Amino acid sequence: MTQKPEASEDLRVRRTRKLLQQAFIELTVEKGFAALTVRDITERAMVNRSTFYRHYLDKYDLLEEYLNEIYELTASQDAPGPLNLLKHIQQRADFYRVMLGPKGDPFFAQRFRQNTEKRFRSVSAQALPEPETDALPVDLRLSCIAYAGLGATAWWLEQEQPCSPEQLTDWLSQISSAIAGPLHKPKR
Amino acid sequence: MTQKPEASEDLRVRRTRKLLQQAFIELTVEKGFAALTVRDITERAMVNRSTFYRHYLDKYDLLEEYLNEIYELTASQDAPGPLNLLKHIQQRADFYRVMLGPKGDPFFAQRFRQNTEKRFRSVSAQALPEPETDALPVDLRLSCIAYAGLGATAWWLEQEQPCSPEQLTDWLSQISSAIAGPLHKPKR
Amino acid sequence: MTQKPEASEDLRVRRTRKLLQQAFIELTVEKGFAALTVRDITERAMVNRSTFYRHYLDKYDLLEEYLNEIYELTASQDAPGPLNLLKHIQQRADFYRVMLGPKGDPFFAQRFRQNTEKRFRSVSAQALPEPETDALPVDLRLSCIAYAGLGATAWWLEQEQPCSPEQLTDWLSQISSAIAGPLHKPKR
Amino acid sequence: MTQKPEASEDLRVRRTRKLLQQAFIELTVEKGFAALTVRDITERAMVNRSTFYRHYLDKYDLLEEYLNEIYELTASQDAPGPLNLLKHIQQRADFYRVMLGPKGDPFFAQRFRQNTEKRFRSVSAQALPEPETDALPVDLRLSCIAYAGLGATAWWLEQEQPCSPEQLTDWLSQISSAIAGPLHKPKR
DNA sequence: ACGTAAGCGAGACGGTACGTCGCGTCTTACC
DNA sequence: GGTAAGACGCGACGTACCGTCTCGCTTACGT
Repeated sequence: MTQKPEASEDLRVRRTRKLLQQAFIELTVEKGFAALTVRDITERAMVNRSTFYRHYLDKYDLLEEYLNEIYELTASQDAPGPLNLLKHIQQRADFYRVMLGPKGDPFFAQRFRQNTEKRFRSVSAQALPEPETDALPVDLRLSCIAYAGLGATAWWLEQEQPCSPEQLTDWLSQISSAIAGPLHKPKR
Repeated sequence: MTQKPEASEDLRVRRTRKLLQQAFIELTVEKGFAALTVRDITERAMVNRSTFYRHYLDKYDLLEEYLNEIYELTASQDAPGPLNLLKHIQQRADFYRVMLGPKGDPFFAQRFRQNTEKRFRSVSAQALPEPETDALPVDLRLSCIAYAGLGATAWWLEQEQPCSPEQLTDWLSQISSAIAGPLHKPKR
Repeated sequence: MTQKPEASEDLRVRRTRKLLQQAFIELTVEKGFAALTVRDITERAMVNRSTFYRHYLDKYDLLEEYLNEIYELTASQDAPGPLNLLKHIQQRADFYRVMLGPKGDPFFAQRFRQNTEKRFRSVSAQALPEPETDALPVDLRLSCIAYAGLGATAWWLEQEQPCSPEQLTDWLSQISSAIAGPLHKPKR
Repeated sequence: MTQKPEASEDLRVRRTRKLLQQAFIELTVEKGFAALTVRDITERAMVNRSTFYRHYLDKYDLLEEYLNEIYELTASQDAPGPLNLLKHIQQRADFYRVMLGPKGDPFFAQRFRQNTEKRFRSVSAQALPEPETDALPVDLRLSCIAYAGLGATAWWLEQEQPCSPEQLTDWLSQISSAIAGPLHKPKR
């Protein structure tokens, strides 16, 4: 974003930013991120359009800020692997459903994929076998694991969270292991 | 698209549509689908802008037509599962790399996911075990398989196709089996 | 017009031109000349648009042809002064009302003025006094007479012809005489 | 116009509107109102095209504003009858010459006629005789007077104002009287 | 009467102007 | 200093007409 929302700021500033962010989230859920305009956001937030630009470069900048807040919330925790992520997604399910769907944004999707991959990579790294010549490439496995995680998340979102995050985390770890595991070994 | 390009049409029409489609593909690769404008396309194609609108509603309509052509080419073949798809992607690697990346389009990505899912579903359906009570839901497995396929494809595209489509298909079938397979059983 | 409709032409040609002219007149009355488009005319005439251009340069050309036909009808007669003109206008009152009104055309109005002036000039020329130094300029009187004729015609058209052409001609000659007459003389 | 240019507005607004109006007048004189495009006007005024639409609906709206300004200037004065109007026209002779000519606009001509008629009606109303049965209808006389006034103005404009407005006003009043006067009486 | 050249329908195409929308920058005045 | 209000330049959008053109079909005309 244009300027870090350093600790304690002017009260009006905090109020404005909050109004904008709320409007942004609401509207993203309602009509999709792609179709959003800055005017939409400011009208909903009852803030002048030029004020928006004093705080953000554009709607992507606002999204960025939101993601950073999310990141700080989820990163600084203890639970292992994707559990925190899932818990967080559970709360903002509507938002994620839209952002990852056809009315969302490819930048966001990309970023979310990378984020997912990072989390899964740390989890499954130790489980991966030493690279063998004729076996599946490690990178391929990792990519598949990360995307399988995405797939599970997508399924979870579409079904309106049919199970607890813990349950899904467990299932996911099984799937990860299956992919990372001793594939191709049996052939020996 | 606005009108089906029924069989053999006016020669000029075929020429115009082809020029537009080529320009569209080139420019998508060069600067991304999201940043494309109709004017960009028509200038590259050396076609008047108003002529564009005589054939397509907008750039999405043009994309749609392209996808339909692709679909017809890949659907009517014999090879099983995703092999045809991979072969096809191999030829348009640049295009897919962009469209599925951050400069692509979420609608396209969605559609591609669904297409992928359909192909994998048919392949792995028979491999799926009967639904057990405490095992992973079938839909979850399917979603993971489809996304793992996507992940493999993404890896393949990013690495600039480090292996043959046949090789990747083989690896993918292994991964599919691993996900579809008797997970949770070992716990017994 | 593009080509003189020389005497006897191809039957199809005559038919097409007639259809176009009729449609043109109807539509001019209905929605005004200014708002007319070539497409309007050809659709009403049930003639292909490109056929229009085979016969006329544009809608002005079509108008031109119509005026020429009118001219030939009214010019080659015996009655003196503006009587013939008024009789003719009486028949096409709707058309003239529109063409001379706010939805008409300034070119047409100009032409009509000149035509009117020519007719009145011949009538009142002999009645004009010899140019005196301090009297009204002859040209001024003529212009006023011509425009007064226009005004009478406009009044006639607006009121939906409240009197016979002959009656109006008589009144007009009185007015012409009054303007042309011995103005300023009384001062002597 | 879209919005009244209430009293004192934003300086930039006044500047923009003025530039547009000047460009409009210049170009109208140069190439005629009919052939004017919005782009012509904005390029001459060195103003962005979309800014034009922020102030006016179209070129007719701009014309309207100009006419209103003119009206306010000429209406609120003391001199009797058409003298003010003639004085005003004298200053914008080029503009009026074009607007009333073949490259002008029929709406404008209509409006100008009505305006002229209004002014002459007030002047000559008292001079008109009581309506007699067989005499010229009052409305006809009025229309002729108004148009004669137009004719005089046209003559004045075409000749590049060969006399003073006062002189023309005098002549016009003579003509008006002649038309309004005791016509038809002599026949008795 | 009949073959043929024309008139014609259909519609693609390049052009130009339109009026609208969203963006990001800016200035001014208020509080 | 933050904000409201809103003018402005910029540039893409999709639409509407224009006038030109090519391509076959059909139809009235000339021999």
